[in-house]
Amino acid sequence: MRIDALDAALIRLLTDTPQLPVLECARRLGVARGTVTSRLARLHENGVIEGIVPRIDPRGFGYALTAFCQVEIDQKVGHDEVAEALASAIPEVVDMYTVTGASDMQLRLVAHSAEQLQEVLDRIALVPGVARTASSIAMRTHLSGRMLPLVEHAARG
Amino acid sequence: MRIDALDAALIRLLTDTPQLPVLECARRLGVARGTVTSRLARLHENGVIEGIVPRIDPRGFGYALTAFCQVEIDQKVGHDEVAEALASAIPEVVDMYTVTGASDMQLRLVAHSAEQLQEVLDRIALVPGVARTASSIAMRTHLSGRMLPLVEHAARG
DNA sequence: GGTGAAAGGTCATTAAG
DNA sequence: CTTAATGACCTTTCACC
Repeated sequence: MRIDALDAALIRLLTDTPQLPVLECARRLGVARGTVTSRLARLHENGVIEGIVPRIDPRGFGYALTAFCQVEIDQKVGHDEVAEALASAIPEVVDMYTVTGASDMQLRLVAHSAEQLQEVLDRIALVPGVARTASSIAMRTHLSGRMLPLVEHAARG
Repeated sequence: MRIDALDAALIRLLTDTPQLPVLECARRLGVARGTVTSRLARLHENGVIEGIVPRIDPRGFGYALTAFCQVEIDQKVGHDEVAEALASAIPEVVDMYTVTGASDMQLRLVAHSAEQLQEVLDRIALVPGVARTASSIAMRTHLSGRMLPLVEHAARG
């Protein structure tokens, strides 16, 4: 769908001020309540807003470390099969993609510490179909799921 | 902070049924309303729940492609400087980490198409301090920001 | 438990494409 | 003429004290 400046402003407002009442959104944006309601409905219908969900920070309960892991898959095993096995066996996997290039899958992991990360990587290596892994540790998180500039860029373009 | 089964159940409930009223949460969990309120306050204070925010899906407004980009930085330029420049110049960058290993930074990008991705990569290459990039395209997204199994694992362990 | 407030629904009117 | 926004009504429901 096409997005305009009002949609972008609404998304920014709800991102900056979570759970802001619809009525208050309408006041701050200088539009009627029904407008905000219908815009939100449209954004939901078109899948722009997947849902209003609690944003969980794993650091809040001890998972201070983020790491990336490139996985090579045994060619004889299906990707989906391995993906399914990894997803169910390793709760520390928060992102998982099948990618082009040297490796077959790209994971993002969290762990308590470097030592516990090693233990997680060991568990990954044991999953049937996983041939090889290469990993790197995130020293610093500059951006994580930053969407607002993109939304505003799309609203302009 | 330490998380128990009730916290995990509450987070799962709010994830499955966003914006569920506190009273209804209490009823479904079989606890008093005050318990839910205080648990939520604790989870917020300790940064476990950053906020109840709209989850934006860039595919909803035309960004169908996800890609990863490993960036090598010119050693003479500071990481933070390059990070700042990338963040402000390229709205298509949704994640950005400084990482250990062969490359210096790990990005996640979105784009409309393969051709537009190339254009984004060109813009990244032009950012001062960026020495080299290597990229791969996500063929499939298996998991994206999956937190619940981790929360429940933390509640048990 | 009571109260103030907001959500959600509907509708007629108005504006703009 | 069609789509969208507006402001006003209403009732139910929740959050807070």
